[in-house]
Parts: sequence; C-alpha cells; structure tokens
Amino acid sequence: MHPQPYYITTPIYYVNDRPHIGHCYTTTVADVAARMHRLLGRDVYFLTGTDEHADKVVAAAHEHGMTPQQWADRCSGEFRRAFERLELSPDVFYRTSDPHHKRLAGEYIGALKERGDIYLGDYVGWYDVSQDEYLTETVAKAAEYKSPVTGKALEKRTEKNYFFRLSTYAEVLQKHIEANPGFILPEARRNEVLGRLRGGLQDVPVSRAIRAGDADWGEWGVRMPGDPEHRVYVWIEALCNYLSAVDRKDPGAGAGLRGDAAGHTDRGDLRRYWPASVHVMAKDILWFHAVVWPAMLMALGRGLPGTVYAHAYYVRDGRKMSKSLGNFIEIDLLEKYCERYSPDAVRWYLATQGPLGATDADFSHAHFVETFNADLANGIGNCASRVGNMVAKYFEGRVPEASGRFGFDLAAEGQAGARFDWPALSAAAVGAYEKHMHAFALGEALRAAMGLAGDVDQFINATRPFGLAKGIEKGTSADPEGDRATLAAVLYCCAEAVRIASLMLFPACPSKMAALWRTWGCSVLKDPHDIDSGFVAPLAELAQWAGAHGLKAGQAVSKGEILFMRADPAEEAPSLV
RNA sequence: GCCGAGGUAGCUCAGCUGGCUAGAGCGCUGGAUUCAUAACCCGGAGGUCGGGAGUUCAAGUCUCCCCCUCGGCACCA
Repeated sequence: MHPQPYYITTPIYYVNDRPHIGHCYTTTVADVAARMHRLLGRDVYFLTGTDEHADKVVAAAHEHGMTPQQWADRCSGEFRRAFERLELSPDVFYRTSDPHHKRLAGEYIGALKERGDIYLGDYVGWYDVSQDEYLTETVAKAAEYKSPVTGKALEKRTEKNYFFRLSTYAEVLQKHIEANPGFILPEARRNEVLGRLRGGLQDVPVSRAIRAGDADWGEWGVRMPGDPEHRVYVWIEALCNYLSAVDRKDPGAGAGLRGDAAGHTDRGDLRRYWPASVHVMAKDILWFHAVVWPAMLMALGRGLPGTVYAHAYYVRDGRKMSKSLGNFIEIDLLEKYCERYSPDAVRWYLATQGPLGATDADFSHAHFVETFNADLANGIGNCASRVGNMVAKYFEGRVPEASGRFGFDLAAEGQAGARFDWPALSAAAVGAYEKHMHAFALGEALRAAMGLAGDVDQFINATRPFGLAKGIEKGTSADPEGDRATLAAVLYCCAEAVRIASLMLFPACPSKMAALWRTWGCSVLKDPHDIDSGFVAPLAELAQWAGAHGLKAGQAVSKGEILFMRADPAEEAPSLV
C-alpha cells in the first residue's frame, strides 16, 4: 500500500438539477484520476454526492406532495444512476441529508462560532418585497435596484446574520497560495484568485434568519448552533461535506454506488484521508473552494487540501450551454452515446478532449467520432486486434517465446533510425504517464499510454511479422528457424507492449481493457469480471516488462472481440427522439 | 469600466530566458502494404505566426499603438 492516502472529491451536486454533461465531466475526471491512483497502489478514497438542503428543494418536494427527504432521495437517485451508467467508482456517494454530515457540519460551525470566527453582525442587502428575497449586490445593481420581476424599487434592509471572519485569513491564505503553486490549478485560475485576494477580503454571511412565511423545512437543513432562529447557508454547510465524510472512525454502511461498496466497510478509520488531495470542480465555484473553504479549515485548525482544481466548461457546437438556450447535454443524450459507442468511449472523450485546462472545450458529434476512431478504433483497438490475430494465426493463439530478445535494431537492416528497445520504450511510457498523472494532466497521461500502442503499430510495419510468416510457410525463407525465432520475439514484444499500454488505459476505459485482459488471459484484476475489484499488484509491478505479471510463453491469447468498432462519421448523431 | 489570458496550418493547440529552411495531433491528399476494425506505415499539402510601427546583426519570441476573442470582478454551486 502506498503510504500516502489519496482523497479526491467532486462537488456534491445540487439535487434539484438534472444530471448533465457538466456533472458527468467533473465526476468522470475525478474517477479517472481515482482509478489511476488506485492503479499505482495508493489507498484511494473518492467522494461524490448530492447537496440537498435548499429552499427550492423544500418547495419542489411540497409541489410533488413529498417530504424533502423523499424528493431528495428521488433526485439523488438520478445522479447515482447517471454515474453508474458512466461506470464511475466513487467510494462514497455522500449526501448532505446524511445525519452524520448534519451533525458534524453543525459541530464545525459551532466550533467556529465558539472561537469567534463566526459572529452575529448586520447584513445590509437589497430586499425584493414582492419576491420576498434578498438579491446580491451584483444582481441588484444589474437590475438598477428594481425588482427584476415586478420592477418595483428594491428596499435596502438590514437584518441580523452570522458572518464568518474571512477577512482575518486573507493574508495567511495569500501566502499559502503563493508558496504552493499547485494549490490552485490551472495556473490561470490561481492568478485570478491571487488578483482578487489583493483587493482584500470581506467577511461573509453564513446564515439567514428564518422568517415568518418561510417554507417549512422541518428537520431539513442545519440550524445555527445555539441560535435555531438562523439556518446555516447551504453552500457553507455543503463545503463541510468534504471533511465530515472522512471525519469518522468507521465508514458506516452502504457507501459507493453499488451499495456493497467493495472494500468499504473494512476501511477502518477514515480520518487518515484528511486533508484531501484534490478537490475537483468547475470554475464557477472556485472561489468557495480556494478561498472560503481553506479559510474555514484554517479557523478549524484542520489541514488544507493539496490541490483545488477548477476546470473550464463544455460548450456545445461553439455556443455556451445555458438553460435559456435549452442546449444542455443532459444525461439522456450521454446515455445514447454510451449505448452506441460504449461508456468507455464517452469516458475517453471526456477525459482526453474535455476542458481540463482554463479554456472551454467544445462538445460536437463530429469531434466525438473523430476522436473515437483515431484513438480507440484505429488506435488501441486495431492494434490489439492485429496483434491478437497474428498470435492466433501463427502460434495457435499461444504467446510465443521471445527468448529474451526484446530489442530490435532495424538500422542494421537498412531502416534508418528504426530502433526498438521495448523494455526502455515501455518504461518511458509508464514514466511519462505517472509524471502527467501527478500534474493532473490526465489527457497527457493517457496520450503517453496510447503512444506505446502507436510504437507497436510502427514496429509491426517495420518488422513485417506477417512477411516472415509467409516466407516460412512458402519455404522461401533462407533461414526458416531464425525467422521463426524472430517472428516469435517480434510478436511477443507487440503483445507485451499492448498489455502494458492497456494497464495505463484502464482508468479511462476500464470495461474494454478488462475485456482485453480476459481474452488475453492476463490476471490484473482480483476478479476479472469486476472492474472495481481492485488490482492484484501495483502498476510498478504489473508494468514490468516480461516480469512476474508479464505475458508468459504458452499463455492463451485469443483474438477476442473487437474492442471499439470503427464508427461511421456520416451516421447521424444519437438523439433523444 | 477595472484586472488577467490569448489571437500561430481547415480544426485543437506546442513553441522557455529572441537565432538554422515555424512544429504536433486530428482532418485532407499522394504512395506503400495486407497481420488488422478500407485500419496501420511513409510522404505531401506550404500558415504574411491578429494589424501597424520600433529595438536588434537577428523577433511568433522584446517595446509601443490599434483591432478582436475569452476569463475574473465576491457571497452565485
């Protein structure tokens, strides 16, 4: 076991939303990272879930004649199913309605209040009488201090609210960000935060007084400790989930998506996971995660997360996705893509073509098909297929004996610069893979893996194993025995390199790689039929060239089914109707 | 408005402290090949490096001006 645990989180999603590509993207990215680190052998804890305390949740529940809990159960289930469909592997699907969370969030807030970091102050805001709600300064100003609904002038009102002393932590926070370049990623986001920090920080309200006429929340939500007339703001309570989830000695029951939560119940004390390694989120909520939350943690005397990673957005065919345009890519459409191209293909597209950096990325069907064909069908899929096929054809489906010949210098045979030192090539690919992984450059890491398959393609064209086989068969070979040995060594190297590439591709395409392993008889997973069953050894051992977990001469390698069937670009995009 | 990032081949982008004929991937196109999912491999196509001026022996790479795009601007998940 890697000594340092890896705790990665996504935001917990607002339960009234319908799962769309944004939620799926963030969670898929986190899943790929989690699987990569599990592959390294680390003790990984991956959290996602739903945020359920909000006025609108209560209101929607009443509209549907349900209790807030019933309504939240239903909506939360939508996210759970969406994530199952994408074969995501959270170790916990956490919900803010979880009694454990409610209790601990209250404790954290209470502790902050006790030490004076949360105090009762005056909140001055713009109140829209007709809508019975306060508007933020920005919104109020944009509406010229009139109600956006009725046009009536807004009232400036003052009420008692609790505030968090964010201002106290501005300086120490700024120093922390400056001293830790990896604390906020990507760098452009870090600069933005530092820029805003230079302007100083104001204290932030963290509660709202419960007023007459408010929807009846019952036991829903979290009250301000010691002052039940105030409700803790949802977003501040929600942030606490990252800590509360692992602030327990026992994992509790039913954690992951599958309920059985493989290996979850015997995890023991979860407190070892704090501080989190990475909080992943979309850029809109960076401020809370990079400033407010760390400041709260400082006040609580808890460790700060290692990295706060804010990715950009998906746009659709060049246009922003928005409710008004109604062009959100919702889970239903992604499911269509999963059906036609496999969940692994969707995962691959999200992980390699998504907006991981600071700039937005486009989701277009044409681009999806191009990527699918170039990387998956023509890349690893075709490569595995041609190698498996040749082993089947020339060696009755048994891995041939390489006789220790893992290096080929084709320059001697007149092919300039064509040198293939397979142990070195694969080690370099694994090295690049790990390097990029640690920089959270998931796409780059996967490209390094795919590059190894590309090397195999080049190698096959350069050594022409099929030519050797033909010469032997037709009796035109000058040295049939030598050619047979070369053929065996060439194919061994191809297969072994594909095996090593497949290990690295697993975090993005778990089902397809597991399928490849089954047809090639590779024991990588504890249960070959369960992608979440864990690895029999860490990558360092699994990826050793011709090592303990390498392909063995005589091992049955069948051609297997086609991993990724080439897609027709002319075919119409999946649609909901 | 203020602050920040950026405008490089059809598309997505690399190009650090200035220096040989401006690169990659995809797409497109020519060729070679047949083990493979018409896949793979090799080659090509030539983009005034947003526009203008300047510094320099030499500028996508530095300075100034202009045009355009995008992001952030706080209590919003």
